Amino acid sequence: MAQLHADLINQAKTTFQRDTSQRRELLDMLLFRDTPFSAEEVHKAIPTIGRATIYRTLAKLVTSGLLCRVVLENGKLVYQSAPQEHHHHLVCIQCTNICDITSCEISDFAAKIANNHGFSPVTHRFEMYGLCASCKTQKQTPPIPHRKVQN
Amino acid sequence: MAQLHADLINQAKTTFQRDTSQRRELLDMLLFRDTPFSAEEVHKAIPTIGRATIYRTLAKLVTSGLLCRVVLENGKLVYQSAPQEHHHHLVCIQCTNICDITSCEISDFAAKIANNHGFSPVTHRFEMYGLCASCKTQKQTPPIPHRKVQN
DNA sequence: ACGTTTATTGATATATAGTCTCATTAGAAG
DNA sequence: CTTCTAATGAGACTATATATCAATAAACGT
Repeated sequence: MAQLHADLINQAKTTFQRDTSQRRELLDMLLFRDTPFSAEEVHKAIPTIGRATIYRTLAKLVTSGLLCRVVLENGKLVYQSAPQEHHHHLVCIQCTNICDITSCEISDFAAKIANNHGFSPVTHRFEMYGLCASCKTQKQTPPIPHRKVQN
Repeated sequence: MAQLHADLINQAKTTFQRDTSQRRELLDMLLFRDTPFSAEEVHKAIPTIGRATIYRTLAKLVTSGLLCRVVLENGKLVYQSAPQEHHHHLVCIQCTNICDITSCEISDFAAKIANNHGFSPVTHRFEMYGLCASCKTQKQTPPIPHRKVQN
């Protein structure tokens, strides 16, 4: 983990051209979280850093591969530390926790479909939405994840 | 198709308690479209109907199963006439055209993975990104499809 | 037809998520 | 120490969506 830590920090260094205190603070907070977070959550957690900086930094970390963006079923965007390879997500629609599926057995399937359509696949995205193990046990109204308020 | 038409209209009738001109206009516009649409597009198309009414009506049509909501890769919500079955997309990263994959052979695979994680799947998304047949022939630099504006 | 009930509407205010602008700040290199 | 410019942040702005509530008008019984 210490090695991974160092790798990430190195990669972060090459992502930006200058080393600023704001960025250090953000990286410390973001890169090693094990739970996903939204941009606004980060902004509330570190209100001393401007909103624009937070959004900009998140976007750069995504394009450089240090974070990945996940679109939740309700359309909300969250970010996740992304030290992993290509992988997929199990997104709990109750507690919004995200579990990674590290092995991707879809590639072959994807290639076949793509080929049928004359399509050259570059990447793909597969996400499952449902109830995680713990939310399943706590009987909850099994929610169709629609909009929050619904007259 | 005429029968389906009548079925949908009947279902719509039971969804609401009163028959209003606004609703008729909305239903005429929405129920038989073959392309997805956003709430704001509807509002622009029929500006004489209040925004609140449009959102309320869309929400009711979703909960009653006449429309389905789709979360796009960028987090935007669109609606789709519900008789469309569960399906997936081939998204061209060059021309942004979307091709539907009507058969879903992923469900079994998804169920297996979910089970391994104690997860109760509700739905899933699978989207492939790459070059469509026509863009493939015109050699272009394949862009990474991240957020639109990026400093 | 007519009045009553109340579902529905819409103007407006508010909320939320995110982007843009641009003057200012401050790394980093020479 | 100076210079260059990446980076920041206050705040305006856009887009999307929800909440409020008085006014409107379906539908029903008479």
